[in-house]
Amino acid sequence: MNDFSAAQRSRVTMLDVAEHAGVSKASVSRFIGEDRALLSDAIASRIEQAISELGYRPNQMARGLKRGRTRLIGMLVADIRNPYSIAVMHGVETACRQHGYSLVVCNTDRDDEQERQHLALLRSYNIEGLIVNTLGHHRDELRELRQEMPMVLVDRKVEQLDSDLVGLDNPAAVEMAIAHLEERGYRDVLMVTEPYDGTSSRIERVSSFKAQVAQRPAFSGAVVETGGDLTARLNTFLQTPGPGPKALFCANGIAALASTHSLRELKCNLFEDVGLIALDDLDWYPLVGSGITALAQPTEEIGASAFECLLKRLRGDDGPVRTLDFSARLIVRGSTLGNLR
Amino acid sequence: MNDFSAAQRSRVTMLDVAEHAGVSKASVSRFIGEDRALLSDAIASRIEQAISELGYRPNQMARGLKRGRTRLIGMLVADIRNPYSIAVMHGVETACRQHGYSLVVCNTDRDDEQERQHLALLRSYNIEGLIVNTLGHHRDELRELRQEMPMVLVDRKVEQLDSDLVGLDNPAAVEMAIAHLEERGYRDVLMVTEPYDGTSSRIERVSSFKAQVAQRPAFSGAVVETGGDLTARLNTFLQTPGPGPKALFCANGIAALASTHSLRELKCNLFEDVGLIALDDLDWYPLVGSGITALAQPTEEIGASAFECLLKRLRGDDGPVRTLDFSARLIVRGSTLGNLR
DNA sequence: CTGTTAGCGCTTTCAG
DNA sequence: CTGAAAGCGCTAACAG
Repeated sequence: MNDFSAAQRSRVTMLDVAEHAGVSKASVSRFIGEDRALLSDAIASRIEQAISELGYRPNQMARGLKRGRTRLIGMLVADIRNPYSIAVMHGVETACRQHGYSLVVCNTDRDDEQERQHLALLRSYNIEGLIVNTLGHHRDELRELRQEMPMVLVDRKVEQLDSDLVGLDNPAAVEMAIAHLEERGYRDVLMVTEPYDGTSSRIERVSSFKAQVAQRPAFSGAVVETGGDLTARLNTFLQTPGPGPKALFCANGIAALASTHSLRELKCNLFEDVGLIALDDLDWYPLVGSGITALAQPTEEIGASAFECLLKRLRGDDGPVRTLDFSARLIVRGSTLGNLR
Repeated sequence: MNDFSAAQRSRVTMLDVAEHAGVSKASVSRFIGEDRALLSDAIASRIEQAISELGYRPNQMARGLKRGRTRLIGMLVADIRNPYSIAVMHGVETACRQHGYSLVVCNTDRDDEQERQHLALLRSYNIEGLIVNTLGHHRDELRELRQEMPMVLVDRKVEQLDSDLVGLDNPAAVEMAIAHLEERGYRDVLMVTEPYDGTSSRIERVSSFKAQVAQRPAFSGAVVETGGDLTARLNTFLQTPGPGPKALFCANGIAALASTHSLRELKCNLFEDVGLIALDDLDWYPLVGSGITALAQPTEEIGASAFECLLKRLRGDDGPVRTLDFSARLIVRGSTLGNLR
């Protein structure tokens, strides 16, 4: 039996420092806390030395227990293997660290039960705030938590949860995409989206798409979901005569991956038979065919603002709920050159 | 000023439950702990009811403080935007959850100072074990931590740190790659790796490569690092006559991404002018050119075993340090068809 | 089986 | 400016 538990117990504690420096625990506490100003130089430097000689590290658990401030932020992510989530999370984490907070990330794998468990978990660790990027079923748990701590939603809205929201200006992004396709001469557009599951951003993108298409009489637009039959559906789309040059509009990176797979299966000539524009900008977009045109989201920024939003609330801001919409940036590559057939 | 702090304080505590159920705190503690067997049915059910009526959630911070067991595992990741790390982390997290542990992930962004900070942080939260996937500079800090808790290294060894290690059988993987290239008729191979920074797996792959090449007289092999001049170097490689058909061997996903970019810049005909095999298997490999042949790592498994390793140690296993080497799996795609010129 | 009693490591009044 | 003392929420002997 190894004795890690013994090691754990034997860690140097505030009392050790106090004794070593010949002062009281209170002074040590003041030293490591915000109240260093209240200490005489003599005592402060004795403590400083004792700390470094002993290699003392304050125990955050204990601090948190007493003060109710753990300096911990929780983040609930639906799918950690989605590059968008990773990028946002990276932004959040960076911002956290800059402000002395740490991030506990929980991946729900799109599973409701895991969402519930993780919610309970985060709460039990006394996190101070929560960033949510999931479907937010378990509305009750979430609302309960919302009472206890500030919360900010990322990318997807949760019904009946009055919480700040940061994400993409979806209507504007979709319009940008459609306008670009139109300008390049495409007239027959198929939007590819992951299956409807209530994700608000997904819904917004699709409805904006429909609205945009409706405004353009010369345009034809339809929507399909990714899934087993995507290839067949794309094939139908490609075979069916339409009002003009065809293009795909992929609603996110996952859809772009699936669509490109299908197009290849169909032996499609990328991207001369069909155009393609995708939301999100993944690092491999330039590599396939003539390159995939993208609408990049400022993911890093989105993450950072999510944290800053939280921080404001933590600092006492009690204003009305805010929504932060960022703009997408168009990156034109070969997939929308438009020189079709 | 909102009153989250008040909310935090007002959370229902064990004492509330005890009073509500008319029992002692100790009984409640037994109920939520492992000692439920010691309670009479009558009391147990009273407590159970009180808990659900009050919506009580044990405070892990407090439990951790008292017991020295936080049920927290830390993971230090060098680059969270590397798909390999994500996949491993996903494996770790899944395993953690299955055993009632939670994972705190710290991303160092390949930055030594951040590594140091995060190490201090993890320690201050009393994590019970650590999974390390970084360069492990700050050896002193690491070794100190190693005294206090079990640790397992993933993918990269750290000098003078006697710790379990789980990763890929690099020599075998490299041999598999070279054998495959040879079989497909390639004779002139350039290995592309990220810059040398002491990463052990990187070093192993390169030295195995050199060893493999040395064993094959008909073979020519060289090594380049990714970086600003990669395109130029690849160009030189392609222009310089060699012993036969040329191929690239990318030592990981990042190198594969960079190399493919460069090949495109060079207007290379993917992959008829040059073959390509890459370690790691990323989701977009099938999409570029005729598809990139890959040596897939069992990342999910690697993550899971890393955690299981840790768990064994946590449970008291004090045996000698172990090394777990997983095997890569060859996935042949168009980039090594070999029908060159 | 159950309650009482000390703390875990730290912060925070409240008196000097 | 500094220290003593009282907990934060929970667990773990130790007695009943």
